[in-house]
Amino acid sequence: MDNSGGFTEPHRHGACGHHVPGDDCRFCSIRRLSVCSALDQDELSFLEGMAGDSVFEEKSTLFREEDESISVYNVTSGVIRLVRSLPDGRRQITGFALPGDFLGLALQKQWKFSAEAVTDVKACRFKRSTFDDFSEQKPHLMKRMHEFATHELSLAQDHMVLLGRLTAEEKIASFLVLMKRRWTRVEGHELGLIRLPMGRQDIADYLGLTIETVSRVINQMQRDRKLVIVPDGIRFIDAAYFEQHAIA
Amino acid sequence: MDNSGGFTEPHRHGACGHHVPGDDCRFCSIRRLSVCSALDQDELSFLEGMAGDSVFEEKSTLFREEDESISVYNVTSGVIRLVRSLPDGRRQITGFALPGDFLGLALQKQWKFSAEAVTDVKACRFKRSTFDDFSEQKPHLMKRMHEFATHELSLAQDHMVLLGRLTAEEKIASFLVLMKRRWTRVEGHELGLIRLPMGRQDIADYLGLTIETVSRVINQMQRDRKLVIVPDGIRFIDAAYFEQHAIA
DNA sequence: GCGCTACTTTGATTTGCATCAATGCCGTCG
DNA sequence: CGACGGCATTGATGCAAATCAAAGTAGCGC
Repeated sequence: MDNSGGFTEPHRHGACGHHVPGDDCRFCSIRRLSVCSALDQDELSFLEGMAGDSVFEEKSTLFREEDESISVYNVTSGVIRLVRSLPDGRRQITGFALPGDFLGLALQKQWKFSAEAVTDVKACRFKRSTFDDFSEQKPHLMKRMHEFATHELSLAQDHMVLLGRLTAEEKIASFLVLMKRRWTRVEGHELGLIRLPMGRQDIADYLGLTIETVSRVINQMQRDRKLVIVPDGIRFIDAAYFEQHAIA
Repeated sequence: MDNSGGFTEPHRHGACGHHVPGDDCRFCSIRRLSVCSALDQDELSFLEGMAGDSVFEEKSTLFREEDESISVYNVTSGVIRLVRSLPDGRRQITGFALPGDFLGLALQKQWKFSAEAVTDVKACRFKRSTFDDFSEQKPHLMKRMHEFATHELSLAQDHMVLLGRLTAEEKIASFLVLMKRRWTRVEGHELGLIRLPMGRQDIADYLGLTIETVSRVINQMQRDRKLVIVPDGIRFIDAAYFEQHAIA
């Protein structure tokens, strides 16, 4: 499959990601998904005033696990992998951040994971100290961040079940169903295509498998006519099969 | 090893768990560890007024994943396993709750996991709606709960690395080091003994292994003189070995 | 004390996935 | 164009942990 740059920006009305005169948060296409949805117009304007705009190109690193977290981010477009690495090079991807996701929920100075741009990425950037002060003043924003955190926690528990107890086939099926759900939410409507902007190695590191196993299982599914591999992702043929085998 | 009931209650000054006249939160031995440490004297008194006292005996179920979460809990003594189950009986234990831990961080009506008492358990119980209203009024309590949630999230990420990328030996070593750290924190001082009130099956379900593998690895470590198995837990002989092999 | 029950340990064997090793497939750039 | 570099795929083999199968141990009630 081809992953090299073939991922086109799905947000054309995005504004949060463009803090240039004329653009503003009111037209941000992912606001409904983001922490910002907790804010009223005045608060949004205030927050917009302290927002910066970040662009990261494919394969670049937003931050490393050992870095101090000076900024927090609201992803507006693109995909980011969140990585925990072991000293000997083993990696576990703990999640993929999609548009609407927030990086920096933890109120700590240090990141606990690395963030690497899988595609070109745009994000609203806030100075951590400023954002923290603001959320300290706005209980409903703090509450919204807490909701985000507990939602993440629930996803993390799903992920633990997947890593600890599913077979390779179940892991792949669950991953594909999850990606389908997440893209549908981001894009606001269902696409036949399930976008897989990340490479096979990233999928393997997310699922606790090797790249060879990921490749074998997906290609076997194609041979069994459960799905077709297409540029930039896959397409379900036998959706019922996936509903059956995906867990969580 | 014997796990049947051999776990003695470590908190003798506990008060949060005993809302009878004369006892109160001021003497709660795990308050420093709990969400309550965010509260001042007045708030503590108010919260105490709305607290109930729960006792669960060994092997009993606090709640199931499908249950509505009517109450939230502050564990004051004992150990609870947090379980996600699959339809076919496979289980993943996502964590063990120890004294000071809070159950009910999520602001949702439904639990996403079951909680089962590994030992006899005592907990402060609060009506969810009342507790939520209170935390809505008290930004520093909300903030404290958010800190708890993001800390849990970080632990969950450690757990994902363990499940996805560690060998059986590394999983066991990491688990034992984690339990040592957690008990030391709860008890306020280091014990030679690392308490393992949970059975081998629970350890296996926490680590994504089978009971046979857990038993084999621990017994091999004993044969290799890395540790000794004692009633209610284990004792490190070669602490350096564990520092070496434990990850996260 | 004896037998029951629940849990743990140990051994033999199997197996799912990893590892090792090519080969294939593009896209890119000299 | 043709060679190169970076994935992805495919095949052969190995091995860590699962599974299958007993046997051991300890607490408990009678």
